[in-house]
Amino acid sequence: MKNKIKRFAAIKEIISTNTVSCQEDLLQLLAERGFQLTQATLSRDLKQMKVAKTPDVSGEYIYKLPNELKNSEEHNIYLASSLTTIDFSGNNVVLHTRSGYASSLAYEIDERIPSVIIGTVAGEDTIIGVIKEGLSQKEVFDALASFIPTLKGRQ
Amino acid sequence: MKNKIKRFAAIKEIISTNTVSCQEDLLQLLAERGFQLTQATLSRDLKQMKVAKTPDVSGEYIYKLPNELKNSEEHNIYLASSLTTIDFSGNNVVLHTRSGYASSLAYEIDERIPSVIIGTVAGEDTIIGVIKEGLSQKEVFDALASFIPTLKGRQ
DNA sequence: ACCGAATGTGAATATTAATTCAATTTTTTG
DNA sequence: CAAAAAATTGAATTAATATTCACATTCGGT
Repeated sequence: MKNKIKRFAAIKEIISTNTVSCQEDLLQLLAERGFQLTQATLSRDLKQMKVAKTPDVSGEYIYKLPNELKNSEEHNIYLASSLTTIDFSGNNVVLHTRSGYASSLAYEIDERIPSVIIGTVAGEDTIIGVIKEGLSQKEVFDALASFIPTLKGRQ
Repeated sequence: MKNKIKRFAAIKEIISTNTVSCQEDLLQLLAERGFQLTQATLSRDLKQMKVAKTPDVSGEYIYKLPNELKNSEEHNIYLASSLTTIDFSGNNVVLHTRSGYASSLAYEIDERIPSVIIGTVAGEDTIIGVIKEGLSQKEVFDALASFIPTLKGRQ
């Protein structure tokens, strides 16, 4: 459903920019943005999105996005410009970047989608990534595309 | 109290090696190891330790340690051997390492204690870290010592 | 367009987790 | 060492969150 997608985006936006400590509060913030749903649905949404409830530095509980959903525009632009090719072979993915950019892109991959690509090694302009057992190449591609805009639509 | 310290260690050990999905289960595992406590106390322990409850890849809920409490023996040995000096100045900490090791140690610091050292820059053998406002040098030292064995006892 | 399967949802409920309150122990300080 | 302050804890409670069940909607494949 279309609404669910938008709602996920809204949840992501809200908890990455606000301090939310319980689902009731989040429900309220969603309502302000025009999303009407119950706590039951929200609980399910958060589970699907793998949002964690964690004690904060401040001592209170807050909801946190998993690394895979974290995002930052500037970074995306940077990453987008550094990637040149992507290929799959068996449970490996091979990425090529502009010279010198491999390790920083590898770093981002390690940070963002550790449950999809379980490890990487980076040279100067090449990254070899090992794909988690059982995942399809498409799933990996999509996970990468989630934070590398130039990949969107491609493949 | 002595028991609490040991209990924290036990909790850390249990949830880093087991899949625990609720406090009752964890209580049970603690009981097996000789720790007798109630759910109320456990809830407080987890809050203090900043243990997050997060949806797992598998779809179930699991408790996860914050990065600052994660650990790995091999890594520790590696880190221990790479660090040579540590000094403080105002809200900065300066670490020296064997040549070439600065960025990997800086990476670990960024990963493990982001709420203590809010940022680092690393050269070839030097790391400059910026300490979070309000923290004492001792607190920072202890946070570093928590994953760099050679620091334990020192200072 | 129709059917069956899969997905999405709310109301109610069950489960899980956090906190209050009171009592106790430990630590600090004069 | 005594008194005060701080920390620790359990029982009971409240609060928060997950799930069950029933129904509705959407999707995929004829």
